[in-house]
Amino acid sequence: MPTISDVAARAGVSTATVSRALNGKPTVDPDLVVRVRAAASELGYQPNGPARNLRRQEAAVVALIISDVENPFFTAIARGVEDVAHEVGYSVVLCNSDESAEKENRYIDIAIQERVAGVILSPSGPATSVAKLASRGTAYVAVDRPLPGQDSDVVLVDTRLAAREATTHLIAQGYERIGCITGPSGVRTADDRLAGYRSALKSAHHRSTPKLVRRTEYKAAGARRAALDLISQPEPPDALLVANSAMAVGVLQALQERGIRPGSQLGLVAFDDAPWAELVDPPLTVVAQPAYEIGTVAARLLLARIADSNRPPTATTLGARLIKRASTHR
Amino acid sequence: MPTISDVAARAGVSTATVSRALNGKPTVDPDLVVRVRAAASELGYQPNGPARNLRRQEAAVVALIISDVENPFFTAIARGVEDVAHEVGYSVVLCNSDESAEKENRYIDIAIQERVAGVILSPSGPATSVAKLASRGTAYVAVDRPLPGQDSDVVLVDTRLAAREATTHLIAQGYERIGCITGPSGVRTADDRLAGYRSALKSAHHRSTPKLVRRTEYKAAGARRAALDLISQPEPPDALLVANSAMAVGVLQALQERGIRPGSQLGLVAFDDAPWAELVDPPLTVVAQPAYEIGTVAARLLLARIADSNRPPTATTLGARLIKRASTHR
DNA sequence: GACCTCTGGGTAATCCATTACCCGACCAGT
DNA sequence: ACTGGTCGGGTAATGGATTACCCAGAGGTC
Repeated sequence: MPTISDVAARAGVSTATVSRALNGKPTVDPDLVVRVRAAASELGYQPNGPARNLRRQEAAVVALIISDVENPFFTAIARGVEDVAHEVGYSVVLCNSDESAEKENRYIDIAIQERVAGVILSPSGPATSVAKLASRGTAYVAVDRPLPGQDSDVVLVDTRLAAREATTHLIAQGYERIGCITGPSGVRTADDRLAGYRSALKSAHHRSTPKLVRRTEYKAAGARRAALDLISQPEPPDALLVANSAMAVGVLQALQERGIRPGSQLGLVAFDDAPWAELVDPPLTVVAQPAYEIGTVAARLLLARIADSNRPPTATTLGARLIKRASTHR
Repeated sequence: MPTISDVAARAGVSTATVSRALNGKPTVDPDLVVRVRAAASELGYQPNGPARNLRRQEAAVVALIISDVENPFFTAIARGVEDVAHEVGYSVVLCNSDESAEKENRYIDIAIQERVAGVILSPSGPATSVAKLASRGTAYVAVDRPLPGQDSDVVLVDTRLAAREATTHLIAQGYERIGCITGPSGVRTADDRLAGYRSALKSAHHRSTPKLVRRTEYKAAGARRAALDLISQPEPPDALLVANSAMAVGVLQALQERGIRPGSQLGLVAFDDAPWAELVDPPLTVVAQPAYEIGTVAARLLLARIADSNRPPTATTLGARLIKRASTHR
């Protein structure tokens, strides 16, 4: 593997000049730049990243730690982050924490060890070790969920309001026993969606009962069990608010098993406008979150923080949009 | 940020001993190991990754370059790779090449620069620059698609056979004008699926006509246009083989727009058993590829090659499974 | 007691790109 | 001709962990 010295020798200059030429420093004679470029490409020279990062004390890489690679909401965020980061020459590495605090911590440690320029993460829960990032001065931005007790840059969706609207829509459609399947307690989006749901019920003078609420992991299997459980009750719900699209899959499975048709028999709204949402029968009413935009905004915040670590923290809250389809039509 | 020297000073030993102790080398007095560990954790010491990688000439990281993060097929592969890699202490970074040869090359360059231990990739096309990996001696494994002209480790699915079976199934169900929407020419899976489709038609003495075949990007939008185009013809197809799940979304959209019901009016088989496939109406017949297993096998091959670069290359071909549902029922 | 072996652990070289610092050459001004 | 300034480019220090090499001291043998 050729090194900078090999290039220097071949071009008949010093290693310093090679470095300056290849990094586009203005103090190099254009003729030399040409010679250096030629030598580098003849040798197939690729700078040694670790050496460069060691010296620079930072890698032009941002780590994106998301809690579920299989969730289209998070992959859309990833796209947003990538598009912005690439524009300014940063690379993005994706890490999948799988909703596990342990994996998340592991990836945070790796990010610190590799001295990445910054981290964007969707914190899996309160046990997160982002404090390490803060104490080491690594720039970071939280997305989707705020960091408990941390005053950091964060990009959120007003998911409480969105849940309220979705629930109000169900009420307006004439549903009366509206249930909710949300994520684990302590996960902010899960708590907020539940709060929005309750607040809508209250405003409409519907009674809200724990019998119609279930909490489970943000995954299909748990939601399926929760849905089966809810609809097997003596007084089952006649509508459901479901907190993400993976869960919606589980709920739809459960309804299919029981032969319940969404819409007429059971109103259904889910968070996240997955590509398949309008293909199911009947098409699914959803709360579309601006995932791509979350990614772009988070990336820009991160870049700003990398550039100036003393900026005051910014919290950005984006709105979600209720897309009414037939699954909430009686 | 504390360095190894700080830890050494605090523990009252040399940096060499700290390094040996923290890396579990057996030649260190257990008492010292304890002291070093204590000092390290008191200081919150995290080894400097670039320095370590520079010295070791390799990072304990494998890069996984996939062509579409939003495709569940690839994210399932990612899970397989991660699970195996983590077991042996490697980290996985995911890179999204977005079916673009340019992005793929960019990520390959980054992988080389960062001196990752190995690369697993689904090559976007013939223009790939994996040759660079080979010439630098970086271990790599191709998944899903072979590398043209490269005799490398590769994990494939017998997708041609699978396409043949799927098409034969359509014929057996009594469909007569069977069409195919596949990926771009030159992408091996796209070509193979088309070949399998043609071979099934031939064996059944069905005529195969280019009028019933469309090629487009492996994405929903292109497939939607292709489907609209096909069904607008004077003699439209009465069944379709669709080459991946993103495309299936596009095709289903097109059918919905035209009010065509899959199954009775138009038989439909798609590659990839997406989580929503049985939720659409009617449930979608699919070719389920063993994506997770592709990931685990590829990771194991990669680890074996990292350990021994002279191993003869292995090609593993896994089978796919046709899951018959109502979308192929007349 | 002299000599050898073995073991744990220290010293310093090493990995490679970047960059602070310095120097020579050339030009302009007087 | 001499001074001062500018510009281009070279020399060598630097970043931090790993590890080759070496040495001190303990334990063993005759």
